[in-house]
Amino acid sequence: MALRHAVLAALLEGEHSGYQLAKSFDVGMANFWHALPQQLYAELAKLEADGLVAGREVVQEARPNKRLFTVTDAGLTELRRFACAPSKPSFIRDDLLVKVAAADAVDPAELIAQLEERAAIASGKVELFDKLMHKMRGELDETEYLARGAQVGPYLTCLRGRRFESENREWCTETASVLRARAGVDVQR
Amino acid sequence: MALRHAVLAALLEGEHSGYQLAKSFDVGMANFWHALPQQLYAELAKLEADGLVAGREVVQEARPNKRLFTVTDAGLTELRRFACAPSKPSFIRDDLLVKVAAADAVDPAELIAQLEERAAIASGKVELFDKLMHKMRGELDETEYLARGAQVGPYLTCLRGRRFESENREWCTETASVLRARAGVDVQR
DNA sequence: GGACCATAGTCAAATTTCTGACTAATCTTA
DNA sequence: TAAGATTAGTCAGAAATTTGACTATGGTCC
Repeated sequence: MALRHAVLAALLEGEHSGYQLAKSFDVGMANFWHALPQQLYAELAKLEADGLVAGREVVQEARPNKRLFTVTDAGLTELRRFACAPSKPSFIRDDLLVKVAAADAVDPAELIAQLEERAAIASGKVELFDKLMHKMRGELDETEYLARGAQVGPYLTCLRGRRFESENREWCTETASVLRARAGVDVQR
Repeated sequence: MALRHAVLAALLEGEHSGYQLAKSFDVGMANFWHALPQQLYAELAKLEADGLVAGREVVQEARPNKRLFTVTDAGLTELRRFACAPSKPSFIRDDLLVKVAAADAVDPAELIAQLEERAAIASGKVELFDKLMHKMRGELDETEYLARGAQVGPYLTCLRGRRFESENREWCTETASVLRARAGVDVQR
């Protein structure tokens, strides 16, 4: 029951089509809420049926037509209600962490390779966040933007995403080092 | 299709009952895989049916009887196969982040209160991880343990959990500060 | 002495999420 | 000039996850 609120929050930044939302939920938004395009289209349909968003058809020449959605007053009210409700604790779900938990029983070389691959991906995401945030704040520097800028919400969540990925990269690199050092060395088993 | 691998990884640390696993998945394990007791009991039944874990009945006096599970050779093989398969990218899912994303449209006071509450929870988790890791490594210091200790897998994932929570606490505190500073101040809207 | 917490589970149903395919036009690249 | 990527969606079915019960016994708190 909370993908809807993530969608409402995303639409606060302005009109979006389902397709554009799907992109958002693959980059910025994905850092605290992941969803597939099918889910988003379905959720938008429900939100519209419930009157929380309003869609308008946009006819295009060179592209298929699209529907752009906006949050309605009822949607805003719902979002405010949600903001006051108790939050469920967050959770990560990560295949790679499961593999590391099993590190003592699986092939270290493979694990190291995957950790390094993940570190590289995390690096890429850090850069992506930096670009995104730079674009958001325009000429203002971060302190200025946080103090007086419009729409700090998405900026603050990007900061969180950036930290998460940066830390992820570090941990992956360090963990790979630990495993590499242990490989071939005498260890208590 | 991956709760099973999380369960297998958890059982590598030794025999556990469904009930004990449920506890694990509420603390240490929960930092990279969250699951309710019902799921665990169901998954253990499936794993046993597939021959990946073996259960044995333990009759108790003062407590209800229980079944302790161990990973079988087939289970180990499956875990190794899983470790070599490509990892799906991790995802966070967090109500509170959704609320912060909507920060520009919701009640700041409520959001600040929730951020501070979350910071306190994160603080508690950091301490919990410190205790857990201290217990795991015994007399050895961290560097020693990582180099030569038995079962580094769970220790490494705890390190990740600790970092995550520590960073979470910082971000929550800083974000609350930003929102508090903006409340009442003239802001571009 | 009653209320509640911990141990140790089980069951059914609703909801959410994921997998995989399918349409259809245009724009880009080799 | 053919293949593939991009835009913009839709549909059905399978799998996973959550919600909300319910059974028992023993110990602890007040």
